[in-house]
Amino acid sequence: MGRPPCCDKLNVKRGLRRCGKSCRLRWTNYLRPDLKHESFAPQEEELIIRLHAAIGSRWSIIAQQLPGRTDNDVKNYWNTKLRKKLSEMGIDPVTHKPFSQILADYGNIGGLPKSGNRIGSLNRDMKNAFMPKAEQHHLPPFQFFSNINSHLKTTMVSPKVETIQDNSNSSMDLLTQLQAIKLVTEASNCANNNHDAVSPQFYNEGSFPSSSSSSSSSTCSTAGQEKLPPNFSWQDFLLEDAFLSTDPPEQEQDNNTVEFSSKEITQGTENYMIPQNQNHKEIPAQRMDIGGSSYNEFGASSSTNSTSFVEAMLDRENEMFLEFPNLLEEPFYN
DNA sequence: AAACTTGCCAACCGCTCCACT
DNA sequence: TAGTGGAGCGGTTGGCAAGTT
Repeated sequence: MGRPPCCDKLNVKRGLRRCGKSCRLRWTNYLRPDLKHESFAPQEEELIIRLHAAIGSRWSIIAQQLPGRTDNDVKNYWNTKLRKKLSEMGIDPVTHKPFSQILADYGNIGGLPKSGNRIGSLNRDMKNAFMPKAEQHHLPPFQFFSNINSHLKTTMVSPKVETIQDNSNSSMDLLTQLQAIKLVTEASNCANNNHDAVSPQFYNEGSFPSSSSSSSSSTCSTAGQEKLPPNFSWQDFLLEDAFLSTDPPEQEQDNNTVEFSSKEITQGTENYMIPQNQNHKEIPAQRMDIGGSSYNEFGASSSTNSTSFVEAMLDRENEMFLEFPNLLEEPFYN
């Protein structure tokens, strides 16, 4: 199956058509006698989800907890089954957060979006989570989008960002990972005894819906938010950097822009969205306080100085959407 | 029945790490 | 200390089979 051997021209024995690396991979991933070839058991499935939530896409580490499974097995199973499964449950498989919360965070970060990219740049999993509802297929794009925003308004939570607690958490060191594995494995054992499908505390302190039938529901975490700085919004320090500074954008990119490596996020740091700039750590607490703020149609806070600008943009956007509803089609209607 | 789509999964790619010289 | 090669890793590809139109 798969591609022809990568090295059928160089350094391969005639007839085998495999280089040493190919042979090793085939042995470790397929031929090894201790490998299981049957489908994944529910317990294995559950453990994969838990470990992925804890340490991200460290497939080799995850596979070590599953005797007879290879990292390739686990990775494939995740990509083909589990990711979709989580998406259908309204959970972002990357962050293990409810999509509603992701959208809320995204709105706060982006506040400034280009229309076509606002949702379009969200991953396809999120699209899947929203689209399966048959009735949504028949909604005009703008109405459908408005429904999402209405949903956001009703489920709006403070973005769950442990972000600025400590920059030293920017990546989990090995010890932390091992501790996470141990924790998760122990928890898995407990859960197996209880026969609970998934215990919520391992989905970012409660972000996992308690019911498997919920989709992008209002069961966003509340427990996890208790660990947050109160009423913090990404927009508060992103917008000030992005719009209030007089520095050229290039310098912003270099010095202040908060960026997140996808690798950092997936490698066990999904709970720790880390600003790269140490200076963010020094932002006074009161700057983050947006208590009592209201949210506009797109979830942007209207309590900061920068929001008038944002609102103007969003108002203009709304006009554009009404005028050119097709602008929203691409992200959701392939 | 043919064309097309989708799901599965073995295998490839490119990168990093590490032991060895 | 620098260079080299093998091992290991995560992400991605593409052939095949089954399902759908």
